[in-house]
Amino acid sequence: MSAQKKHFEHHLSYVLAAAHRSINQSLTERLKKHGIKIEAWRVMECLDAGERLTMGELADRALLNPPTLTKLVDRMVLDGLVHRKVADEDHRQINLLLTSLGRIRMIQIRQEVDAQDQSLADVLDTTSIDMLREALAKLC
Amino acid sequence: MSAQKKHFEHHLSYVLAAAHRSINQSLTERLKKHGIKIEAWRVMECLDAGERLTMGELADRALLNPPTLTKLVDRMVLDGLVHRKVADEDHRQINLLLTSLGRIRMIQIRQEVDAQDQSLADVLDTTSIDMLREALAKLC
DNA sequence: TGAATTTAATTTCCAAGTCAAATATTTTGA
DNA sequence: TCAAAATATTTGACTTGGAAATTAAATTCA
Repeated sequence: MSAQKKHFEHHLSYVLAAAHRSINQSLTERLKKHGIKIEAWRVMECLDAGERLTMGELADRALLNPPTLTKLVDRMVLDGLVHRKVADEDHRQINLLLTSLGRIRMIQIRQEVDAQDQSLADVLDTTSIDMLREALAKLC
Repeated sequence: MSAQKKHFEHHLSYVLAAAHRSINQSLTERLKKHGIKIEAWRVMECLDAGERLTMGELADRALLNPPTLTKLVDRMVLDGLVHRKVADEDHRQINLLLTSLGRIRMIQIRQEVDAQDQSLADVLDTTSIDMLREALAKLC
C-alpha cells in the first residue's frame, strides 16, 4: 500500500549526486596518470567530433559555464593541446581546434575512459546500462 | 552486428554528468529562494534522520570532503541552522546537531525538493525512476 | 606507564569556479 | 548610414574547493 518515503537518500537528486561523485572520483584517479582533468578530456572529445565549435557551443557540450571554459582553455593552450582561431564569418566567435599533440593525448586518455566503462560492465549488464543512459538523457 | 560507439556523449560518465548538472541547476535555482545550497540541505536531512553523526560520517552521507564540510558547517552555524557539540565518548569527534530553526527551514526546503521530484515524474514514469535509482545505487 | 602510532577534525595555501562587468563585434531599424 | 541593441567571449573581484599539513585526542604495546 502506502509508499514509504522516509529516507532522503531516495531523492533522485541524491542518488544522482552520489553516483556522479563516485564515478567522477574513480575517473579522476585514472586520468591523474595522464595529468589531465575530466573536463579537459570532454573538451578534447567535443573538438574531435568533427564540426568547428565556438566557445559557446563547446561550453554547452562540455557541460561547463563559459568563464570556466575560457580559463580551462587558457591552460590547455599553454599545454599545447588546443589553439584558438577567430571565426571567419563572425569575428566575435572563437573556434577552438585540437592540436596534433592534443589528438594524440586524447586518444591515450580515451583508452583509460574505455577501461573505466569496461569495469562498469562488471556491475551493470548491458541492458541496464542502456536503460540508464536513456533515462538519464531524458532528464536533461 | 557491430555496435557503433562513435559519440563520446554515450559514455556513462558523460550522461551522468549532464543529468547531474541539469538536475542540480534547477534544484539550485529553486533553493535560491530559501537562501540555501543543495549541500547544506543534504547536511540538514542527514542530521534529521535520527542518529548522532560525527563530521566524518556526515561528510560521507552528505557527499562532501571533510574540509568542505567543515567550512560549510562554519557558515551554517553562523546562520543558526546547526551547532557543534564535542562528542561525549571521544573528544576528537564533533556531533553536529540541527537547531530548531534548522529543522523548520529544512522542512520548508524539503517541500521545494518534493516539488522538483514531482516535476521529474512528468518526464519519467514511476517504474523508470525506480529502475534508475536502483541502477545508480549500484554504481556507488 | 608513557612514547609512538593512529584517528578526527580543522587549517592553510593554492588552484579553480562564479557572478557581474567589460570588451569587441555584429545586427537592427530610424 | 549610424546610433542603439544584441551577442560572444573574456576579465576581474571574490568565493569556494581540494591536497597536504597541523592540532588534538585516543589507542597501542613495550
